[in-house]
Amino acid sequence: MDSNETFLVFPDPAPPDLVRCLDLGGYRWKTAAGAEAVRNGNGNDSGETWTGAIVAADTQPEAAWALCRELRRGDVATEPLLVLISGAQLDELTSADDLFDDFIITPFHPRELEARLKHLLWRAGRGARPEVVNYGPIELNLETYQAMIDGRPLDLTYMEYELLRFLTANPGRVFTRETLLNRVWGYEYYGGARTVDVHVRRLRAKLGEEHANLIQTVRSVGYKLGQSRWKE
Amino acid sequence: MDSNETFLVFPDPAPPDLVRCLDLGGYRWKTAAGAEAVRNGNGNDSGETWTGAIVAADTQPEAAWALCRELRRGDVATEPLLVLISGAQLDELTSADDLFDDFIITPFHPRELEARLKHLLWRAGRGARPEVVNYGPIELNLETYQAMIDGRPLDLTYMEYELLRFLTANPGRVFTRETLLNRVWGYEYYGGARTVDVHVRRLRAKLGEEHANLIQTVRSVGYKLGQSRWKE
DNA sequence: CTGGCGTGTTAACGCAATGTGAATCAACTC
DNA sequence: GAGTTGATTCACATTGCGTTAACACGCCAG
Repeated sequence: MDSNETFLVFPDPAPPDLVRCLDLGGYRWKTAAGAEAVRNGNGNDSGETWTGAIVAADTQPEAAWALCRELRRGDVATEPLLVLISGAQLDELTSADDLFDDFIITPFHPRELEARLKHLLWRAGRGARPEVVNYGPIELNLETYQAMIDGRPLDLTYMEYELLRFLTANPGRVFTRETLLNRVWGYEYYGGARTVDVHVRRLRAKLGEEHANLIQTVRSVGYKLGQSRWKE
Repeated sequence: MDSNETFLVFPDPAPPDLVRCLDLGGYRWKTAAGAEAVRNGNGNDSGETWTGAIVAADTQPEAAWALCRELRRGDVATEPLLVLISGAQLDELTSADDLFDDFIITPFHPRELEARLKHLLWRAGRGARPEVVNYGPIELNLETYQAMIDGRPLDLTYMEYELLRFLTANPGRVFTRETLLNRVWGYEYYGGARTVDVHVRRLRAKLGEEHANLIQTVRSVGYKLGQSRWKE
């Protein structure tokens, strides 16, 4: 907790008990209003390097998860990510494993929070997140936003890349259109389910004829990537 | 059975609430007496591969930490390591960061334990627990929506999959057509009972000749899956 | 302003999945 | 063995769902 170690805290008026606990522990912290604010580099004027993030998801769940997704996008270095949730939100975690490193249930004991922070920081000392995701012929570089298939570069639009990234990160899993809209587009997004269809179609077109079947549709459920290429 | 997904649990008479929680979640587990017992390969007779370890350190702290140290020695593959501690033991964690992956404070909420286990398993790169249902030669992957029989993939339609899933989840129990219509099709659904017959028939056909009798008809009652294969 | 470009929406189309009815078959009763 | 009930099978209609193309909006660069 020396010098430049600052935590990103959400929401903007930080929860009082969280504030007290952090101050008592000697941690430096700064609040962030939301995902957009972080994307535009608020609060941290210079290099946008945080020690970690503490996101309270018990009051404004959608905004909180949106922030987590933004942080995990990789633009901002926020290695350990701790979320605060209420006990009733435990089910929300099941499909969001990749959005946090640890969680704590509110109301929390100050010393549990401190212990989790310490453990997270210790673990961050020697843990690297993969900067490249690949499945089969697909290879996604998370830093350069470049997608390759069979070593040949693809030029995807932003949404196409995000969709492909999400599917590739969870190969084999089936996602409903609604889930995709939530996880890829954003929790606050309200739109028609056909949006997903169209983007899947465009993705398939760009993947080429031979690889179009990488994205498989599970009828009346949703879409999934890969798995079971051997079926006619 | 699928692979050796078994948790190592300490101490030997495992805490009752932990036992209940694990059993309810469908996890396999086995107790270990202590560090020496693990070193000598007790409990796990064969290859000594565990899915993870859950060490309760609130009753016998010294023995528990000794076990953690032994597990972390590397001889036994025990990747995710979860410790249970009392609130008063939080300071003990400060100098033991390398001995555990996550911790939970007793008394704990069962759903918090399950959430932490799932997250740990996810982080370890393996699939989480309750995503696969199987009975006999049938194996249903709930997140891939894939059905396998004898390791060979089946391609089922949505309703066929849902019906098989429901029956497999409650093997041996007889369900009336009406119950099936309610539980599988939907509570608001009102349709002819022949619908169930036809879907059962299609399922049997896809299961193949040898496994068609997995779905048995109980005359003037309904259908059930498995149990009593000796009836030919 | 104007032209591309990325994105979301709408509607038409085609097909497979589902449900229904009738005919056939098997099982139990008397 | 006849009669009755229930289960199986088949064929066919229809609905529902995914695909596809075309369009509309907003954004930014030129």
